[in-house]
Amino acid sequence: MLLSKSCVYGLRAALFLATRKDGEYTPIKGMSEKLEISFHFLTKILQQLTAEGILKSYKGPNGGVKLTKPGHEVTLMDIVLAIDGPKLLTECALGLPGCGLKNPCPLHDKWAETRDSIRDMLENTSLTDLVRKGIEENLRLTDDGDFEDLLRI
Amino acid sequence: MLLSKSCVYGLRAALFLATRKDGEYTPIKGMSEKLEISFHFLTKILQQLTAEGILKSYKGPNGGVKLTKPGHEVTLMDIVLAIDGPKLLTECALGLPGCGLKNPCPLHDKWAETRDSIRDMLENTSLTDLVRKGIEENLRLTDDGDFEDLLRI
DNA sequence: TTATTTTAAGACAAAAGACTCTGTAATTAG
DNA sequence: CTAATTACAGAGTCTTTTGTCTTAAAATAA
Ligand code: SF4
Ligand code: SF4
Repeated sequence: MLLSKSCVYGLRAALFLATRKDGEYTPIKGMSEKLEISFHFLTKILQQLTAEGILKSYKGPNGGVKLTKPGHEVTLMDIVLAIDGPKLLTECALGLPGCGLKNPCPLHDKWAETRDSIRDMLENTSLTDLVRKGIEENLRLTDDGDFEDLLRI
Repeated sequence: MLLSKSCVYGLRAALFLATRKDGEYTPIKGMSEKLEISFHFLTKILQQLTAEGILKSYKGPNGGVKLTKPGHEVTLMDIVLAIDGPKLLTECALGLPGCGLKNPCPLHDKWAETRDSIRDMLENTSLTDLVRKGIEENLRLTDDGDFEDLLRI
């Protein structure tokens, strides 16, 4: 897999948070139930995002987490970097030793192209982009629910 | 990582075999030393390739493994499919549940493009292509050796 | 035949990734 | 103040991947 499972879960959660009203803290428990992700595991992942400054958290009743910035200012790349780190952009698909720009194999150019295409996609897509499209086309974040569901909570 | 480590090792070994003379069996032991891959681990990987018909093997003195077909008829995709299976081509990068062609997220088109580009690259590159380029531009298959080395053995 | 060289097969071990559990600290409501 | 609710922290478990080891089977050579 291109992205780790943690990373995909983090993306799902971030999308979920982008559907909530600004300023409101959303408890992780409810999120984990809606998204069908283990509560403790999701907690751990969101702690990373909090540590990276992508989320703000608040303890106690009415506490939870929320996006630090509005959804249209958060790109998928922000989440991926926070959870999986930069290896996606730096590592080569084949990973033949001793090669690279100075000494490329025949795949190098094509792979650089592919990698750039992935990077562009992640950098140029914001959470809000996905939420909007999700609502328009009824994309699900879970197996059974839909976006309408999420907005109604 | 896009490809598993086993798969990368398999590709390295297949490239190595594509440098050898047709018809000669190459012992895995020597290969593992040249490529700096654990002998037993490499054996296991090459057994898969043998089971898939990509390699032929022969036991006993002067035995070893060799490519079933000439190097220019073996694509990188052949190796990848044999070791990592088709999930690279079927799985989505994000893996959001419940979506797909019928119900695409905004990434779907771009991702399909990316995936096609990876597939084309793997399908249209033969072992011989890489070996030729490797010789021309002195690509290494190991940290210290070079292609000249391999050809001299 | 006997010793040697080689792959085949499968059990075993270590490391990494994915997930769980238990307890603690902060915050609020009553 | 007390009890409830929430995130935080870290240890612990399960699974998959990666890698090691041992033994068997096939082939050859002497
Ligand atoms: S030359 Fe480039 S594409 Fe080819 S193996 Fe090296 S880093 Fe990867
Ligand atoms: S719509 Fe396509 S690209 Fe988007 S998450 Fe689903 S399968 Fe992946």
